Amino acid sequence: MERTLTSEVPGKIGEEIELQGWLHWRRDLGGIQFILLRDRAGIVQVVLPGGHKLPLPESAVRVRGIAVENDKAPGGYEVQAEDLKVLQPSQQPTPVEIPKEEWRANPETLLTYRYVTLRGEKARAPLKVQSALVRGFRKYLDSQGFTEIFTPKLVRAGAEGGANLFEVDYFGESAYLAQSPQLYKQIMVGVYERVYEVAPVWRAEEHATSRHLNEYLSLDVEMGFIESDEDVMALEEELVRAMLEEAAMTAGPELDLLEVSMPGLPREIPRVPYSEAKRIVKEELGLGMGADLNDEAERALGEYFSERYGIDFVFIVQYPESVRPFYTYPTGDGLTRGYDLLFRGLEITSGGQRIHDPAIIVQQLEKKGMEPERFRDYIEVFKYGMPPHGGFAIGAERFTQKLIGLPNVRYARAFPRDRHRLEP
RNA sequence: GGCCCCGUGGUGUAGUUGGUUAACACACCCGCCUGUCACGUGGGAGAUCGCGGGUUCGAGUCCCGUCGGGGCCGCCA
Repeated sequence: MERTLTSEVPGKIGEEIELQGWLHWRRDLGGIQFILLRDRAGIVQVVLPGGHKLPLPESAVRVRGIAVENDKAPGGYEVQAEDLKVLQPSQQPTPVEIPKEEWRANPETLLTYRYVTLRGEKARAPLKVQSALVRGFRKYLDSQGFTEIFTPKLVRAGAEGGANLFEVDYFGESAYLAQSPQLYKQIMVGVYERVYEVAPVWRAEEHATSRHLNEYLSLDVEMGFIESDEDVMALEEELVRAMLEEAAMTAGPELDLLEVSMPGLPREIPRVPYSEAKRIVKEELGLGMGADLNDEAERALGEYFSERYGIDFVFIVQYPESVRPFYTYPTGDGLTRGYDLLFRGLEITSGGQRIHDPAIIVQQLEKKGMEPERFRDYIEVFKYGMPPHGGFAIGAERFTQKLIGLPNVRYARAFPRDRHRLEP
């Protein structure tokens, strides 16, 4: 018999159907037994006549029965079956009760047992939304003439020369886990003009915050033959719109379950110069701050634009050279064509126009007190007609976190890697 | 890296002027129960109270150390 998904049950009232999934929960009244069967599409109640030895929750099961409407059933319908077949039993009780995990367990406990707690409806939903966002990312960029690339994750040196690299042994030599595909995507602009990559990156930073991961999914974009960073932002605007639309269209049940309010995305996201952002933070919001916009300032800016204009996205543009990487395009006045995208007060993107003239790269390296000789391989790449180009990277988990309103970015990754977590 | 907080059955908690069988709920096991939906109900098993040391007649409780974990900040996406 062909399998029916739980979500298709209402459309098959009166028919005999077969369901396969996990025993979500059981209520055994003796002469009548109820089980909730969960599959990839949802949950439906199955009623059995009494007398069965019901397997433990999370057992994989199959039932055949009649789909019926019933006011007494959750959702108004259920499946009446005579028997159930255990495809593979759960061999021990789950560490936390899956249907009740949200209010029976601490968040940290849920991460420890993630291999099974991920099965909870509210645990699995964010990753489904994220999957849709990434699909939207790919679909939109494919439609705009971009080519998906796959760059090495084992590298000899960091893209940004930072110290936050994980060192690995490479046949006796030192290698590192890539902290960014930056250089490679720039090289590939010289090949395909427009490229993107969906891949993990690693940052060996010993922070412990609700928005950091040591391994995260970077949605990288780079494009050639641009006039300025404005072209990059214009693309990102449409890209973000497409990602949200894909999520709304294909992850509707999950967004409903998580009670997500879709963000306010205006036709054009405001471009706020860095100096103006600092002025707002200082004068209008009365916050003190250091050289860069700190986290508190970004949150405050997010609220400022959300409350005043009802928009959840803001570009901060014209960052000063001092707070951007060396490859950021300078405009000669101490500022750059580097920008950040804030989403609900959190930086989800860093981007901008890059330097395409190797002489200027050397000049900027020296200005930052970095040794150009150490970046010889990087500079070499730009000696063969590199067009004006720029790009950005979106932190997939952060985007997901802010869209859904997750308290911690870890829940936007199936198996988060943080300072203390290398398992599961 | 800085500051603050927390470790008690599988899970969530109670137990602090130190006192003898460490309590409760859920889960699990054995019964009863034909419309449950956090099912109900009777019984049962399950914890050397993170670890080590100290104080004391006596430590889950006080002290020291250690390990593990969490939050915020710095920095980043």
